[in-house]
Amino acid sequence: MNNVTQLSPVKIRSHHAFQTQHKKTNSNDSLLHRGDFLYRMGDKLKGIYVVNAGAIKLFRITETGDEHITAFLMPGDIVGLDALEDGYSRSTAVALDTTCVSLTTIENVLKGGGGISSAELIQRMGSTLNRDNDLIMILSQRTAERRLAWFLVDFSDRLAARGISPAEFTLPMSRTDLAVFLGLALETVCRELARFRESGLIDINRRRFYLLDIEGLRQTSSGCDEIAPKTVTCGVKRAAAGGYA
Amino acid sequence: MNNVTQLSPVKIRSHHAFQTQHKKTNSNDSLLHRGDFLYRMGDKLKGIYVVNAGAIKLFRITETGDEHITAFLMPGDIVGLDALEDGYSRSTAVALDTTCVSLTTIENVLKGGGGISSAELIQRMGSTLNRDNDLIMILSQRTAERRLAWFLVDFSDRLAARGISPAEFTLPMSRTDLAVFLGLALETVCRELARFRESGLIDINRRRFYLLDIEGLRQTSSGCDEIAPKTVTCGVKRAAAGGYA
DNA sequence: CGCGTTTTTGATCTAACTCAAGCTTTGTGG
DNA sequence: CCACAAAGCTTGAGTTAGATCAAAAACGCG
Repeated sequence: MNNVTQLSPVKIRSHHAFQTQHKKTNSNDSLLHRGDFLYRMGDKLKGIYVVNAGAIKLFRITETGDEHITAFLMPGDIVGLDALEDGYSRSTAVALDTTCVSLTTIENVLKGGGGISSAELIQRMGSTLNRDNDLIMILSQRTAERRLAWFLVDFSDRLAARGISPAEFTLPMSRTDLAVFLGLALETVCRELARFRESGLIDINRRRFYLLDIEGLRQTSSGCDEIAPKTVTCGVKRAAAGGYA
Repeated sequence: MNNVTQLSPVKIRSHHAFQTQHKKTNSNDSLLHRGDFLYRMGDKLKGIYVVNAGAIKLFRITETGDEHITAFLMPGDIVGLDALEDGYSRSTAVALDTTCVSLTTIENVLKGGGGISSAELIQRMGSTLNRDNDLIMILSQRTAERRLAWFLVDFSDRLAARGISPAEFTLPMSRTDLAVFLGLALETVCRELARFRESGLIDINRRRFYLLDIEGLRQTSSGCDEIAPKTVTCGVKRAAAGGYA
């Protein structure tokens, strides 16, 4: 296939024309279809985008050629934060669905009067950092069960925050995407979902999900699942800075 | 031991008085000793801090009582970003060493004239987000070898960026901290370090590290290690948004 | 209606975890 | 100053969760 160091043309679904460009509805808004790129690793971004509708997948390609997904964004989320360090994006943003985004340039943010103020951007970035830290915590303890439960609960919470039914939804991404995002094998995702279904926590039909017991999922995701914690070690384990200089 | 939901008093090393408070050298600067907290989960922060000297460990306690370290900060780094969402910190910051920090309030950031401008803060946060994404990528592929190599190379690079010898340094944190940060078992960290030493990549004496072959470590961390990639799959594996709505 | 993609399920293998024990360094008190 | 305690580090043996390999079933599309 393509070589590793190559950033650009990545094979894309046959029935969609390959395009980084996208339809402009007005100066600041863009409409993307499934598979369209909003921007790619290395692109110089014009500013930050707010997702108005649809869904965006953010990912990077590693030196070994593996894709890794860093976030799934939904309406209200901001895209393009990864370019704020130096103007050049570190990741690729692709639409998972028909998606509408609107642009605000950094100049407008700093100047004020644009769509987003400095204070607001700082707050939103703080929120993104906190979410990333949540993800880091989930990824660093390696049980598939907790990762998946966390994902479902998190997705559900985000829907709820947007006034959308949190117990019944259609995921915009494939099982493979889910696996990549959670750092699991595709098969593990399927198996674990099957187990959730067997335990009556959820019901699934392809990408349609029904969360039957959100609290149960939340318990599972926090690890305070079931009865009696396996090893009584439910206390703070270590806290101070140990060691010597 | 202590209960989970309890935020506060966590046992601390015997010979240091327990204190969240810290010596004030002037209105904006604080001096902390090893084990002192700069702030804790849930505290309302007065602003953001720049580390002038020393080292800070940032961590959270999960519902299950496990500590998880989200970052190690060194001079020049900003602490307190986790409170920018709503003013309350999501994590605990503790000094690993004698550490000096200086405070800039958010009001001063937004108003300008303080130590840090809005534009600068936004850029620094962008940089932090990118670093977090690097960590996310490392954590989601579960080989201990790569995680550890990445850590060493990253630490070395950060030292180099500060004009400090990148090939010879003393880590401020324990093996346990390293393990927690990288999502590995303590024993795995030791073993993997031993393997690095045997391969001649590094030399170690307690917390004193000598990177003998930084490029080798970088290779290991990127996974493009050794000769011929195991499965020829060095191309872009998947790229487009798959599936159906 | 057949083909390609996605999802599911099964069997085996392995990297990392857990438990366990010994060793080293640092700090404490007689 | 030396012995002892405590914390940190290292190494060994056995177990296990999840990866990998393999194949089949479900669904969508032309």
